[in-house]
Amino acid sequence: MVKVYDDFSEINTVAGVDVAYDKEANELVAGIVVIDLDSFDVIDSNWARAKQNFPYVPGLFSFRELPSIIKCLRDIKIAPDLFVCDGQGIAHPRRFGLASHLGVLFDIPSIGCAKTKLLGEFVEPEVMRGAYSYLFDKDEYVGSVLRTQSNVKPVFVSPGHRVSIESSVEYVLKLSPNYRLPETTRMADQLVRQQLKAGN
DNA sequence: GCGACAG
DNA sequence: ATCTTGTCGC
Repeated sequence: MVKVYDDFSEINTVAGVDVAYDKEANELVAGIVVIDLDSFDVIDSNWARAKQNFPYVPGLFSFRELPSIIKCLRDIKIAPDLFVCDGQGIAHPRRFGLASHLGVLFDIPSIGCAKTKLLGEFVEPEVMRGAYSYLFDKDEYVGSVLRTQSNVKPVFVSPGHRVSIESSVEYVLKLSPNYRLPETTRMADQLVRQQLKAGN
């Protein structure tokens, strides 16, 4: 099952994962970009399409998005040390969001970084970059609400697999020096959008 | 019954 | 997610 504590030696490469929906083709387009954590250089990337065989249902996100992601991962040559997903980790009704699902599937540490929350209560974090508060469901801490940029809406960070809440915050912060979302997420998003625009 | 609800 | 103008807040 999901391990919500640090269980990794060192993180040198991080993979950003993002999926977009092609309404015309009724297909999901996944994009993955693997970067070197120190230089932010892209060292591998790929994209893939998959038919939408499952609708968008809050809480069942994985069933809709994973097929395309798995297909995309098939041709990634450099296995990343960490996955950063556009979605939730354990901040999920079953404590098993997209990031958790992907992490367990490949047994690779993973973090969920979402733009909005699926569930949980929290107090607004301070306005400076780096400030964060905890997200809790009932009496259980399931993630954090992190300010990646000063005076900008915070992001919802939650452990996926083999990463603690504190480390999740640390890595997302490190990956978001200039924008609200992690560079990995932005790069994966760009890759996907580029393919859609090109009609691929 | 009412509100909330990752992308 | 995606479609899109004017509008609100700092």
